Amino acid sequence: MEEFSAISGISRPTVSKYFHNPESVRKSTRARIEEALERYDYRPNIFAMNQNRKLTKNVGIVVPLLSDPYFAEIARNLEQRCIDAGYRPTLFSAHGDPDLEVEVLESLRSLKPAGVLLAPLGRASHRDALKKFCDDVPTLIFDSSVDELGIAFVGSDNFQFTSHITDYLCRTGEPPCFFEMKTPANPNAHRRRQSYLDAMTAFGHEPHVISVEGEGWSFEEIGRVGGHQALSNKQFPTNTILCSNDRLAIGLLTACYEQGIKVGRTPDCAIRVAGQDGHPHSRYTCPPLTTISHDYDAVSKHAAITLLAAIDGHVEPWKSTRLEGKLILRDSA
Amino acid sequence: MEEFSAISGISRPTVSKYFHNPESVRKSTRARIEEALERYDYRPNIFAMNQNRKLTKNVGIVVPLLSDPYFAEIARNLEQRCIDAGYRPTLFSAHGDPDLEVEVLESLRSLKPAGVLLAPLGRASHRDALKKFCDDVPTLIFDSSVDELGIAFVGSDNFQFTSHITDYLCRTGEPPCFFEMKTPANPNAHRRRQSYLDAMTAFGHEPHVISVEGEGWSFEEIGRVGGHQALSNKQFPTNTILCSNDRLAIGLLTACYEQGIKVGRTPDCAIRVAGQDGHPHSRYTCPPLTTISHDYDAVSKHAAITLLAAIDGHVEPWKSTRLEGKLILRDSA
DNA sequence: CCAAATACTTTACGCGCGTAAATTATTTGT
DNA sequence: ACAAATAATTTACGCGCGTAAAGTATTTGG
Repeated sequence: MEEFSAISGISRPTVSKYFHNPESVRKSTRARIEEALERYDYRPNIFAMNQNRKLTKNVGIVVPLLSDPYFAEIARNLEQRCIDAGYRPTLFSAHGDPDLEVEVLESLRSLKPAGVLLAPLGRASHRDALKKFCDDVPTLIFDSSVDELGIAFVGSDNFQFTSHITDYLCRTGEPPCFFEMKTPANPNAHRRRQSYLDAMTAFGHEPHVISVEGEGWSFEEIGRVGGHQALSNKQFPTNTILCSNDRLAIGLLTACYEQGIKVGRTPDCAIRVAGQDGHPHSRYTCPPLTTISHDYDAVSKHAAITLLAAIDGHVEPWKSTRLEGKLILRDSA
Repeated sequence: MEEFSAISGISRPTVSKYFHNPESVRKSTRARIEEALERYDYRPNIFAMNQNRKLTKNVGIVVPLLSDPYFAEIARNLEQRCIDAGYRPTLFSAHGDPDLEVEVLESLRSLKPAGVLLAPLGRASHRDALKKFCDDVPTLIFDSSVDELGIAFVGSDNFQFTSHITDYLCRTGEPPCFFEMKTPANPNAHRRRQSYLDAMTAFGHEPHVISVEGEGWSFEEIGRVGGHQALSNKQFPTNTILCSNDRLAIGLLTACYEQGIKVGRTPDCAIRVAGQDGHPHSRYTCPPLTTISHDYDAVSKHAAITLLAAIDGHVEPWKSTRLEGKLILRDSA
């Protein structure tokens, strides 16, 4: 920057000011800097910039598992919103590992972020480490809530999700049983099970929950293997299966296919399968998956706006916002 | 660090040395530092660390599209290998946008990376910007090659991919036609088409290429829409369709389902569909997709090893390594 | 026990930039 | 044209650490 300021004929502090905000310098100097910029393509070092700044424009985005297109999609959405608001997002994934999650947060500190958008791993997260981080850095929790951490929580209304799609399934055929992982990684899963139980009771039907074994994040495989077992053992008491999430449903669809069981809502089909999440892939399963979708746009918009407002000093008491999902009617149920 | 060194009773330079490599200090001082570390959980600022270091341990990983599980998977694999080798990987995605790709590389410079693993967007990439970057930073190109940039290229042998699966399809049924995007984003697509043409000629069959319209990275949708058109217009001259990649095949499977066309290799099926890539999702389509898979492990291993060797000074002339794929036999073809 | 080797401490400077304070130059309003 | 307002410059220090050099303490080998 020293060299560049000499070349442009403008003092270094003014050049520094220019890069912070080009509008903050006189038009004539801006022109001189930009003219010099064309001859010498200089760019300030982002990390040195943030070294001694009171308020950085850095925003950290942390998701539990980037190889899940759901998180990849919502992360991309959040990134774009941050950029549009003039912030510099950096994306991190915990890769499903609680230790790595803590590690990521620690290295995030070095970035001196103005704020962080964090989707915790959930059940497996190291609570105390998360809390410590949230105490130091303005953090908005999204997707799955952990206690009342951070400045706010934004996610989907899992109770509405499950009761709504359960309602739909009951109205259009046999009441559904509920297909889930025995030890889900995500706390939302518990809400969904509870909501299923509540909804079934409210509608006057008897609930049935089929919980399958399986650890980790390979939900499709867990759904497939668990599906095979449940199908073979005739554990599904009705012809309609509501899955705790879309990835599990995708695995179950595969199991059905492999057993020659036709899935769909037409009379020639043996069972109906529905998912929950509106996973990017759910449109392309065979049959396309009926599901209840997160309002990706609304969740990420609300999350970004809330965090950026907090960064700008609009402090408000902790608040949980849960947005409704939209039923997506396709052919699987 | 100053404060912490005072607390631990060890001088700051020694503490600095400790964090660079704990083994490099005497056992007794190490013990004192680690004891102090338990009372005061201090962690050095990663970005300040790299500020004045000759050789950093940073490695940048850049992929064209993180929401594609294929790239997410290979990126995770690469990350792990870098960590295991004692490096600090940072992941970036160009989100399918050539301008963002350049932007990402620019901000990567600030990280002063020891090296970069770059999977370029391909056709759309800004060649000159990539070249400039590769001239300054040791960069290994993977997945899709752009000129002879960087220190080396590591990817899959697309010619082997397509000729191998074409061979398989010819041996087991009608010779395949080839289903692809008219203007593919990725240069590998051209190799695959050419390889298909070559292979068919070599086997004594007439090749047929069906190119569908569509821009961008929504391959499944492009495959689905293009598939519908091709099916309706009876453009598939044989009952066997080899798709240029798995995502296109997934979309085509959906189109087939929506038209009531049964896909598979049994006599009751109307057509066979095969993909290429070994996409993480290909196992769970209905029917599960026969495909030829990248050797994820071998590619990422070779890429990481080659880059890290180059970082360690093992300079070799530019070299292209293309690894063979493995045929994955499933039910779709 | 002593000399050599090794590890540590002190001191000092550098990385690439932000930023505050005091001066000086330029623009603006009238 | 002149004072007031605004913008740029100069100077200086700071961020959180790496690292080199010279000196001091500790360990090692015989």
